[in-house]
Amino acid sequence: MQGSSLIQARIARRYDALSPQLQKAARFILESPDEVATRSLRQVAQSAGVAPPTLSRLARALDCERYEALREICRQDIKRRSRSLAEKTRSLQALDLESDEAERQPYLLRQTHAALGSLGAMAQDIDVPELRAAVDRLSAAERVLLIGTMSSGFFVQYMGYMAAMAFDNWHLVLDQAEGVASRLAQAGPADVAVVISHAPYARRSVDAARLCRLAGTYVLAITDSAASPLLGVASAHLLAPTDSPQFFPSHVATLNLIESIMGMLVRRAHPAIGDRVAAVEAANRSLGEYW
Amino acid sequence: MQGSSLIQARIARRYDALSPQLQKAARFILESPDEVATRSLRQVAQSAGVAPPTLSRLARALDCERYEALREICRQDIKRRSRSLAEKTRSLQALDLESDEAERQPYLLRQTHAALGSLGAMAQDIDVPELRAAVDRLSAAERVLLIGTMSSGFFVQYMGYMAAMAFDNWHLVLDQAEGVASRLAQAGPADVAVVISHAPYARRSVDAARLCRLAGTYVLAITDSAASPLLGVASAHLLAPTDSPQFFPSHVATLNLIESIMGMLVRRAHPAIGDRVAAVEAANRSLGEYW
DNA sequence: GACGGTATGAAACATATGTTTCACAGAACT
DNA sequence: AGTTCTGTGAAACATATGTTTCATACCGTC
Repeated sequence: MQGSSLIQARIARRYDALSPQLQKAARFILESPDEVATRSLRQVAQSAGVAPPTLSRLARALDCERYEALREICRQDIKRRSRSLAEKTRSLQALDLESDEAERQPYLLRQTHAALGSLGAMAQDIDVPELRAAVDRLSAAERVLLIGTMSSGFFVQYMGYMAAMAFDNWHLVLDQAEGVASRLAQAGPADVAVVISHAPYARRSVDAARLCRLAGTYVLAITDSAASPLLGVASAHLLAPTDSPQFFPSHVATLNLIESIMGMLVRRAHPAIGDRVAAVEAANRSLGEYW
Repeated sequence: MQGSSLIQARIARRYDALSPQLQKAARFILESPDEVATRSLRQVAQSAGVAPPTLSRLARALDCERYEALREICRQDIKRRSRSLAEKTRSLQALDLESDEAERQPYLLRQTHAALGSLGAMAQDIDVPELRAAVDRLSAAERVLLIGTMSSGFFVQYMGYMAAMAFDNWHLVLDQAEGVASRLAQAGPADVAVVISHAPYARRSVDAARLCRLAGTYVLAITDSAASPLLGVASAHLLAPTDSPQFFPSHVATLNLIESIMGMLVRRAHPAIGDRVAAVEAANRSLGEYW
């Protein structure tokens, strides 16, 4: 009953006193605690090359009441690991939330901590080949339509702003514009629609996405949850979490994703693009826009 | 029939077609796939608040032969995480953006690494008392003017959008509007101007900031460098770095700062605010804006 | 070689598990 | 109104699970 909550420590303490078979089983658990947490005793026994009762006995030998207790320890091992990305990211940035310093700057730190977590989660969960495929579609598209309303609208606009520096076939579909219907009506199989939507999901965006899809347009959804209604109509999707300590969701991960997509696109189009961006900047500069 | 090996993707594809109870179960699995991988069907059913058969049926609805297949997917999710966690965190930590090694990393990782660095740098470098003082000024202001052009314009607009949910004395000063001069002319000592500007710095924003300052208005600058021309005219400033592997600067840190400021403001204004935000949401909802 | 003692796995056991069946409630359609 | 159809959970079911029992193999000591 006593002992550390880590199997490694628990096994280490008793290992020498174990019988050969129990040691064999213990070694297997050390190597793959996941198996213990996720599979049945008999399956683990088979993988470990040990008879089922051996595991039951091992649990007892490790001061567990029953085998289930040992399994619970392994479960918590998994939980600890899945939490650790955010923590590691935090330590990477040397932000110590427990320190006195943190007491003096709580809010910014909490918000930033959430943002770090969102970014880490996104980078971890995004399927890179799928992201690449989406970017391929975008670069091959005849036209790209940008769809988004409410808070997502700003990010759609920002995306359009960046794209305008490099491409001339990207079009905003804003909800206030009267041209929405006509823009959507033109959508065809050679086009790609980018739809951004966050909870609470704007009906208009979902409807627009469905219209595009029906017209055969490839619809790339950027949204915040696998439960998003967008996923039902999208051809492909990229998820960016929006966890935040306040009631406003944080769009940091979304922004990072957008910037990444644009970066990938620009890289793909290579040298001519640099010129075009330079040209736009030069134009702005000559107009006295810049300092 | 199997789709992706990710439960998230699998659920995403079918979610809309699921019955209410199946959706409830699916949502639970999205939130905690670990439970599915490590606990029995009946235990998961209890945690999710559904009947055991619901999970069996959900598995079928997600194109799994049996529930065990769904569980296997969740198991692999754990394996994938524990493997990629170490790798990705390590690559994020070790990644030198200048090296050849960086060239071979997925683009998303490089962008995210830069974003993490920007966020960390910002959180460490921000002078918290100054941030608090700025927020105090904002909450005490008679009116708040939001100034920004070019890429910064979108973030100014986003800030205005968030503010509109809680306050009615925040005003956008957009460069395309004709009313710029008149708005700025009204600025007085009781007001506060928030100016956002990133390199290359828009002359117009700097000029507007100077005008406000001359009128005695408190000018809060949000910018990206200590060399920003804004610092010469601002009453206070907050720096958010914009390092990025591409030629587009990354505005992730700026967004995080904006969201933090709004969060602090809303907290300060306390309970009435919640009501107002709720009211705006209710209004939108009743208008059928949301899904 | 015979005797305690321990270690081990096959089989038996009670129990929990995942699935199927079935009855019923409520919606959708005629 | 009646009728089909779909979604749902209680109960029944066959099966797999973790544990215990027990017979056997093994080791050291007398």
